[in-house]
Amino acid sequence: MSLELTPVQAVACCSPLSREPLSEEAAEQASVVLKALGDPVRLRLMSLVASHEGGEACVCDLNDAFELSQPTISHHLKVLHEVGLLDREKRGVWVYYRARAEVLQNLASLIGGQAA
Amino acid sequence: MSLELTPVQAVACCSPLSREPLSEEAAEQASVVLKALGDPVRLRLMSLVASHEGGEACVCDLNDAFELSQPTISHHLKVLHEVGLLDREKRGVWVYYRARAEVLQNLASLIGGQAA
DNA sequence: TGTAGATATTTACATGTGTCTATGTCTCTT
DNA sequence: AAGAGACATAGACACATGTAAATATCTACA
Repeated sequence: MSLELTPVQAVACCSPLSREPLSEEAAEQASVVLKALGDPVRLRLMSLVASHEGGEACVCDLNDAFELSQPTISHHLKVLHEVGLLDREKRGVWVYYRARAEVLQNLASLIGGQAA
Repeated sequence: MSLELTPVQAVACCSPLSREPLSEEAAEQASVVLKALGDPVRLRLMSLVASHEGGEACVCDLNDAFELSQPTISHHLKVLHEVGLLDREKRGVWVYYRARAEVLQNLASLIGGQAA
């Protein structure tokens, strides 16, 4: 168990962008999460999972939504998972990804929030 | 005057991520704005400008905040300007960038918003 | 046990990106 | 008009990234 903050933990730590200048460290971490969402395929994947019933979706559902190879979708899901935007759970043969709503909330607060 | 939507206009058009799947077009446009924020230097620049008094800052102030060359800062400001996150105004010898707060708000709503 | 199906990993490659140096443009001042 | 300062642009280069084909791993079931 490392003492390092994961990117998503760091996102939750700060005042909104517009309130005070982001520290170098906070910017470094938050930008990792934003970069993960800064790809059209990953943004749609995130939206597909988050808007799916129960906030989770099977990879089998996701592959069909794109005209991309299965390894490519797998790669994008891995990126979203690694920055903490998606949780991953294997159930039998299938793998389910679940959107971490609180992470999206924290990110939204960082970008547009009024509060401290 | 083109009929194409700029990225920031497109960001304001949609339900939140988690409400319904983002359309391919909406994702394409929103991801451009998110990608612009997905760099630590640009994120800090955006924060510096947005949190500066009056919501605007002179390039001369911004250059000193980084250990990067002046052209590099200029390049990042251009990226933020091109996606519509920063307005640009020349006053005499100086150039002022102004944060577009409503764009940040719309983006925050897209990511974490509860409303339609 | 062996075969089929779902997902991940590896490898490779073309393209994109962040940075710098050098140079250009514009504006004020002398 | 000529020089100086603020900012932008152009060009170059190392490195990151999105994608696909081939392959591996894991699980269920016959």
